[in-house]
Amino acid sequence: MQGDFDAMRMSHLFGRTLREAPGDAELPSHKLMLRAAMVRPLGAGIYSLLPLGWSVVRKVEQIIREEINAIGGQELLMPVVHPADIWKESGRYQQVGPEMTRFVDRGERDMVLAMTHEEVVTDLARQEINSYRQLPMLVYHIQTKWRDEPRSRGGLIRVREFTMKDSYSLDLDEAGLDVQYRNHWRAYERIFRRCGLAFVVVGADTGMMGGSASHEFMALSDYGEDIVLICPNGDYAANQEVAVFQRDAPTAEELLPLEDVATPNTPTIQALADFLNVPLTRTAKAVFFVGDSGRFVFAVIRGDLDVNETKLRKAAGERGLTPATAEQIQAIGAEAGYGSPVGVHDALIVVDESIRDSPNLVAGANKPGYHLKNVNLGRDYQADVIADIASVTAGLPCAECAAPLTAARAIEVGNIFKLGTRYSQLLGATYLDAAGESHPVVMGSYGIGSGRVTATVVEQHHDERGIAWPISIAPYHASLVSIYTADDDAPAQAADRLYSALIDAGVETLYDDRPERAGVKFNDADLIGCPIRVSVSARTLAKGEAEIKLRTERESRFVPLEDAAAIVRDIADGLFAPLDGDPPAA
RNA sequence: CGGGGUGUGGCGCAGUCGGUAGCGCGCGGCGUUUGGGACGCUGAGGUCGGAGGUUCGAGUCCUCUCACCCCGACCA
Repeated sequence: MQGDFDAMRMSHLFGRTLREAPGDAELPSHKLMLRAAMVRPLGAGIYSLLPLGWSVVRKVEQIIREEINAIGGQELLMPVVHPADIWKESGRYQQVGPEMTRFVDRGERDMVLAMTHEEVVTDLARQEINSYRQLPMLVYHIQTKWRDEPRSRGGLIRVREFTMKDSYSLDLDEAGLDVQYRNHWRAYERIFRRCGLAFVVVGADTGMMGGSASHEFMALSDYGEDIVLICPNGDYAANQEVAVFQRDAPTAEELLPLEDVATPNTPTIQALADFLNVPLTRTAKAVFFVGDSGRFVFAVIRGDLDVNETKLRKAAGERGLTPATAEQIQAIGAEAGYGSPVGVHDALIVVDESIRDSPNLVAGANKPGYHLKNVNLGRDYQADVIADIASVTAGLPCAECAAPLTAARAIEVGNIFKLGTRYSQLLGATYLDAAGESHPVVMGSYGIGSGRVTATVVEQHHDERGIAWPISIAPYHASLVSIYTADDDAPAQAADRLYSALIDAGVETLYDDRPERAGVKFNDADLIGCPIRVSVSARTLAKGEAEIKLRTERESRFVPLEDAAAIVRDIADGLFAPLDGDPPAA
């Protein structure tokens, strides 16, 4: 059985548990997986999976496989090293920044390390798909990706080399894509439920992938990098990057004449409101950026709201935004702290909807210590773009039901994208319809990071003693602990027999047969986190018993030694039952 | 890329005013122990991240550099 994932003697296990976590680990999942001998770092954001960790990840991947197969997915495997040509064809070779690693091979050909596989799957599609008769199709693989993140952080949650299940749907039309999109949505819900993850599904930004729709599967966690806004009535959930809220009704008011007002020492909107004793909603805030194109982007929003850079970037048509410097601000005729769009030049004026609907606001006068009263869009300045550029925060009203939204940190464990025809058009992946006309294949792409799922499960399932795996992805169903001394190895022999019985009963068992003291073995069992612990000692043996304890429970029970394997099997089955992927009963 | 921090034995750390490197855990041997990380004796293990410099002498001071961590920017 040595080397088998179904059973393992700890005396032979590669990897040692650590009493203390390395000092540079911060997240619970990172510390615990290091201490439990599941992962080891090789470099920043680069990890080896040790046998215990690999066992878990394999189970996560197997669950993914089963559920994607169940919606018609066909597994294949695409390369990690790509010729740059296909990335040039899609345009991403130019678009994507240094997070994509580029190199040249010995023949001086441009190559890249795969960040994702849209280009390759589209290349395959243009070779293999010719006719409408061949569609729809769904292919996927579980493959290494490399993304040279400017900063890998959060231990195992955000790494540079990682493994992802990515599937790609190929359809005749949008209707077909809708079907595959919904299929993935359901499959993902089943996958994460089977892994024991608590999650929410939110609307998301389409980012560098392009495409028309995207949802993210977010596992709630204090260590999440994303913020999700959730309606308490379940009417709405979205990533903060794209979240919207119910806007106030437009204010109907006579336009008053523009008026200069001295407002010394009011560089912040709050100071201004306090000084003039007006609510924040009657002020206009100016935020200054310079786009990647070099254009000055002048954002205007009502004083009670904040600018969402993701939305602003899209509204301005810029790939990136950098906060403007004081010199750049003065160059367009504005003044930091006292800025308004009135009278500025050489800037793209992007105005939030809140401004359009709010007359007679207080705004900067573009000179230090002065503001303007009764500033009005259209009369006093023109907007180049009017858009929703507001950042949604907790407490703002739900767009659907007006209930105050709540905000929570979350880890993105999966996402689904409607790509449409962006890649198929650029790479020429087309099919002929029944009338003999050519159309681009309509595509979707769907990702799950298996390692990130694993670490996220640890974030949600641990205590001060260690990990408490859901049985569906635990490295082993049971830890068998023998407690014996050199003088009396009868418990060890009994445990040996129980080990065999457990294996025969189909219980995946991690057998701690080491000649360690009870405390060491119990602590390691708690740390590694198999859901069931079975102990055999002189004490239990005297009564012909074994002790059974669940990782998540405090009390243990004693059962006849000869029945122990069957009982553990039953307990294991019982632990699997709620992890069957179906929605919990209401 | 900006800001901050840390690099000393496998892990966690100490090292004062510059004076020839130490503690705990872990590891090997022997003995005593044996149900929640035992105890005694003994032993192995470190060019103090790297390079240069100052100095009679550098873990310690200076310069450069590398790695890693945190915050931000960035990011399917």
